[in-house]
Amino acid sequence: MRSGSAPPAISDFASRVLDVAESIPAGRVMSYGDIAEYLGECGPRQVGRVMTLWGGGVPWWRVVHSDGRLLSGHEREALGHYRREGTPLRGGTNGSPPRLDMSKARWAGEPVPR
DNA sequence: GTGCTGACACAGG
DNA sequence: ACCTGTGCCAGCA
Repeated sequence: MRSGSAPPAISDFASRVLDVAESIPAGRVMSYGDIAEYLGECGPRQVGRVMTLWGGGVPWWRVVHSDGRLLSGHEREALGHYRREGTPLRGGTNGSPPRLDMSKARWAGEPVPR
């Protein structure tokens, strides 16, 4: 449980979001909307807010935008983790900013197909 | 109770 | 590739 390292009071909803974030296997990512839809209790913004408050207790770098873009203000940190985890990255073919290959990295919240 | 803000998503230019 | 506007839900002054 994430109890113990909680700045403000964690809501029951936040616990579910964090639980899902921790459930994401290495090399995989989930978008804010995917988590919101997975829970079916809120919108993507609330997921982002939870990550802002308690994201430090979960693999926040595995939570990205639906476009496969990295987190705002933590791109460099996330890149380091992706390379370490082996997450499918896209880009590098030019001077464009690196992004995630959602076609492969996107995870539905179930055991990895393979 | 009202209005603004926010680690977002989607559509259009 | 980029920016803008709108919709979404929850927290806060």
